[in-house]
Amino acid sequence: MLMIKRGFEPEKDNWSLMGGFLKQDESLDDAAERILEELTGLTGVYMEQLFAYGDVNRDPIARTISVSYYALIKVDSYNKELAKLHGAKWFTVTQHPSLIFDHEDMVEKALGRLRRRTRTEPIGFELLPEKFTIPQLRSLYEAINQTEYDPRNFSKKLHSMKLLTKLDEKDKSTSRKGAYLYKFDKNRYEELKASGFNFGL
Amino acid sequence: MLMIKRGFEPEKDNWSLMGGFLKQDESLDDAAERILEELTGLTGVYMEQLFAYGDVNRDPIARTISVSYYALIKVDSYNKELAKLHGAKWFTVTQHPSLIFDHEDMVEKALGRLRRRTRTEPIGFELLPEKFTIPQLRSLYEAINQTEYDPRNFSKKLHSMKLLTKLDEKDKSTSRKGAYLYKFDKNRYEELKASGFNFGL
DNA sequence: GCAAAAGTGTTCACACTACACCCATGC
DNA sequence: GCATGGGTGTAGTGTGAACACTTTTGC
Repeated sequence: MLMIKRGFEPEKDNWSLMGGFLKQDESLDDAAERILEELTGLTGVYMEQLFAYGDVNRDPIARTISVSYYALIKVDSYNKELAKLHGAKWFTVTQHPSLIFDHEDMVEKALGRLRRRTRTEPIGFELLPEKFTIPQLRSLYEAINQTEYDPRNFSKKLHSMKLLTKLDEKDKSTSRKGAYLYKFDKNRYEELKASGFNFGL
Repeated sequence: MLMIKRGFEPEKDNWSLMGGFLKQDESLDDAAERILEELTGLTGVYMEQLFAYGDVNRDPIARTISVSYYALIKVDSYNKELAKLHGAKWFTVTQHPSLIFDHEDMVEKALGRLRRRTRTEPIGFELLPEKFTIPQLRSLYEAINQTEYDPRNFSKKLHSMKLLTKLDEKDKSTSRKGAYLYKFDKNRYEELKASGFNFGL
């Protein structure tokens, strides 16, 4: 997860999720996209509204309603200069500094939503580069769901969906043998979705 | 679903979901409960936040952010006087007049959420009286999920969960033979939930 | 006695789980 | 040649789906 050191009071210099204020002429979705772009330079990434927070005293200075969103970002494809400028830093979900206000709850909700989503939609692919290996995909799902998958069962199920196109390339960065690279077959996915389909890994 | 005839412009006299304005000193949850009580007299019912709507022109008169909630109400246990006073009326989900603004989308989201919830939590019981029969429960789930369940499989699964307490009473209002009444065993449910449990019907 | 809904058991297919060995390669 | 991670098949088990007949009782 990408977090920032808050630049103003209250809670200045403590860790926080990235956020900003809604403008008069923009929708909630637009605001979320704008704020993500300002901090990471990214556009067009997977993003979803989570929950509206409205407790009266959640911000000690002013009455504030926050609408939380979560986005899925490929770790290596954001603008590091922008992130540095805002004091942003990556942490693992299992080990991160404590967060201000109710942001901890936002993280909980985001994780829960992400886990449920991965059971019905193949959004895991949003977090991987265009070409990826099966072991990469597997360890991503293991991180999301904090569990381990049997390599044989995992690839069996994956192949039975026929959602991946095998390439003639190998990724040799993690083993001597090398693992085949695959691409996500978007057309095939649209077909399957249209005919009512469940993506459970 | 319970809908009201809107009493003010814009869209005066058209059908709408019930709504109201957030006060300075109340949380979103508090506001939702207050508004439900004002219109139906009900308190302490199952209620859940759904989604925040923030498109710039969704209300043609003023910039408005709406946070939608859905509640589960036992059809026969609300205050009919209050409802009448506000011009409220019940409709079935499959046949209702068209709704103002983005309220149609709110209904879609509520239905989707309700369907997903019934797979992991026994919230269907929130919609039934304290004592109910298996056929009643079954037809409720058939209405929620717009499908039909095999009576044998349905009650088999239900009994295997051991969440219901069979009473020595019968409900004879729908058949000559009469159907046994059951109660939901809340203690048993808490036990099961604590030990990680999935309620799929 | 008949109509109408309630109640109940068995079989089959498929999906999920568990599990162990060979392969390719760089060093 | 050996260490390291990648890749694959099978057998057993449990869960979900399909399916038909008997029971009760008010009229």
